[in-house]
Amino acid sequence: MISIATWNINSVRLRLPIVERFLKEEAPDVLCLQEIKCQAEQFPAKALAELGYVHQAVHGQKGYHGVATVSRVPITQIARHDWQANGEARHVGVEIGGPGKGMILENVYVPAGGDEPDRTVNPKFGQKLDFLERMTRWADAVDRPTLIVGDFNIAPLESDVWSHKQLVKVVSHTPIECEALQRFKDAHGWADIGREHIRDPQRYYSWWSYRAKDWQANDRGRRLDHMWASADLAAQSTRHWLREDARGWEKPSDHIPLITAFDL
DNA sequence: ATGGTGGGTAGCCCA
Repeated sequence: MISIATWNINSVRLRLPIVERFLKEEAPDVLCLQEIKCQAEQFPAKALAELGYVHQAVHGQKGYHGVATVSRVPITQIARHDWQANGEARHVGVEIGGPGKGMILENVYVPAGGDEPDRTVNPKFGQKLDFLERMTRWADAVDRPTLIVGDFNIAPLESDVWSHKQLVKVVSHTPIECEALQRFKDAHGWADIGREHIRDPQRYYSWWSYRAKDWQANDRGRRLDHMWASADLAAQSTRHWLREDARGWEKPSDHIPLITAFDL
């Protein structure tokens, strides 16, 4: 049995207390963080090691983005892809279970893409689409049991958002992005673990805006965070759950943690 | 139709 979690933490230094709370309460074997918003040398390595997460792969950047994978079981960092070709720290890949064995775990933070879903007026939206296209070409060549997790910044299904009609022109849920994500999905035949366990059209959100007066009352959520796996690996996932309560913790991230357990 | 909040940084960018 191995459990793996993913969480866009929106500054790991500011939110170290809730990361520690999550690790103590949920105790996943591996935690993938996105938006750590710090350089590797500023990462709270010691605090997390003291909780048992002594194996760490950090791809940091000053002020923005940044991802980190911390683990209680040995991991080996094997890749840091730059699918935007602009130097931003949005990926770290590790191997779990020894060289050539076990699984590959890819931790990714897809660009948000700005406000306007049109690359001719909004370069950031173009960068998001380009990132997805490069990631798709990479996925074509994936030939080992792989789990890719993180903040994809896309809610592909109608049931992944609080209102399909009101969000269909809003970046994160536009057809052009959902189609790009579908091409990525088809490139390797990824299984959407989240939706295998919490099936469409059940409510499933992982993010609620800070801008809402009361995130819980309005419940205007979106499923932006995902855990997708190679088919054989997905078949070994026994449980998948969310810590929605973490959105209500003190000084919360706007995202919640997702956890999947595998029987390997 | 608009602006709402939050983090990091440095005299705004990003989400």
